Amino acid sequence: MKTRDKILLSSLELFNDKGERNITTNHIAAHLAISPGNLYYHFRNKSDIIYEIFQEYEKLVDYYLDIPEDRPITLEDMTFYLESVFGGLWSYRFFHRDLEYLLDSDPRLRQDYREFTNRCLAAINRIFAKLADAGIIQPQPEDLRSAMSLNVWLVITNWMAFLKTAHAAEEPASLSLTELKQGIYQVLTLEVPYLTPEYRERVLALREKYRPTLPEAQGISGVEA
Amino acid sequence: MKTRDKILLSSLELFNDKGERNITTNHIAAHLAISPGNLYYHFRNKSDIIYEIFQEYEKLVDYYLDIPEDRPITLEDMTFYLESVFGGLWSYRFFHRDLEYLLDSDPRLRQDYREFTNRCLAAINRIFAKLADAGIIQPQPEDLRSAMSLNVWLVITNWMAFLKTAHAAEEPASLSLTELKQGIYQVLTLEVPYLTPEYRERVLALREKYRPTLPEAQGISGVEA
DNA sequence: CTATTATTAGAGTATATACTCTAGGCAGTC
DNA sequence: GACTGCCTAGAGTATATACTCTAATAATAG
Repeated sequence: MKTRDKILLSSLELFNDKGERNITTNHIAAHLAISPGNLYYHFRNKSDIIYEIFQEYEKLVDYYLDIPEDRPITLEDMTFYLESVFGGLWSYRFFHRDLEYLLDSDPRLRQDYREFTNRCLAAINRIFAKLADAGIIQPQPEDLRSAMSLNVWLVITNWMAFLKTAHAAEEPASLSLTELKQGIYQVLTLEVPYLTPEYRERVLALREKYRPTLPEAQGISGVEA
Repeated sequence: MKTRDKILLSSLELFNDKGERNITTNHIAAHLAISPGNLYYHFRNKSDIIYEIFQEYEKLVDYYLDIPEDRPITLEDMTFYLESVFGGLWSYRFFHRDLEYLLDSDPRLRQDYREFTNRCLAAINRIFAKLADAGIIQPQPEDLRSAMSLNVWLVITNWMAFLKTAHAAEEPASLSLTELKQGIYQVLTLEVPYLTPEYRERVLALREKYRPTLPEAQGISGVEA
């Protein structure tokens, strides 16, 4: 594998693990056992590394959220979207963690991320529209659907942060795929009241599959209400 | 005003403005025209400043979210909760921006924040329960209500980040109270499908008051769906 | 083989950052 | 007026961080 690609890969790994803020270019070079000079031969600066990683992320999600024009969508499609998006979120999880700082330090990134957000919102919107077409959820007025889509986006993008912060001091690596997937449970919760009678049971059953199994691991078991 | 309090106040102001990551203790001292030595006479380190600011935040929100035991709650109560919480979020907005890093660097903060989250979730849960008691929303099974509460929390805590990131490169100070309040619109969107017929119109009217008036200012107008 | 280009090492640097240390001022009190 | 306790200034420091520079080594082309 080319050094350049190794740098991208290691950076992503280290960023995800420790947070971008805690990883310097020297750390990355040391982790790969190459010299700082070598790293800077391949990338002008740290921002460029991050920007390139973001573009991979963007491409991945765009690929997942390619909604078919020519056919109705199914429950299986919806499951695929959810699983894929949460998978992508996991693979590039460092990104949302330091999002504001990153956007502040790189105008290209800010611009691209803004457009990326808009594309995602549009995709969620279309998914809802097509779910209504398919008779899975009840059709809703345009403005309600937009607001719902935005809520879905907020839940998705904030789920990881919630997990990380609601956890006690245990090692951060304790985040499991199961917990991640509980985000899908939360998203499906948003759909529950809109389900049509024909599909209600099927979607509820799907949702059950993602229900938190060990509430005490999630850090919200002690809710004293 | 005592130097100690001035330090806390200036720190909060600078953190909110530029982000905790971009503000050093030297910046804070310079901004107050005091010496670094003076600052460190009052606080052992930067973490201690942040921790103390967090405790103020915590106290404020706890005060707002004190749900009455002895009487049903009203729509006015709910409005108050929403307005207050978003107001608090605004006053301490630096906090959620760098949350993960802050929790990683201060175990006290991690522990306290975790409990804080649980208290907030419990409060939201109780509000929902009492809204059902008051006949404003339809009663729901316990587990659905918990999942809804968590979604409300995710929307609230992520709203600010969304605004900041969905914005184009305009100066960050352009965030207005109006935009902030659109978060209330988003939260009320979550309640819409559960409203009882008796209250539906009133709540929808309330929600209308927070509807984005200038969609192009929000950065999601260009949704190409 | 040679000339050119791509890649790498590794020492080095300018700046920043969190924090320390010493000396002293100032207010009140006896 | 001197003592005491609180507060403040400001120079200074150890470490970190992003990045540079030079020289050397591979790889490749003619």
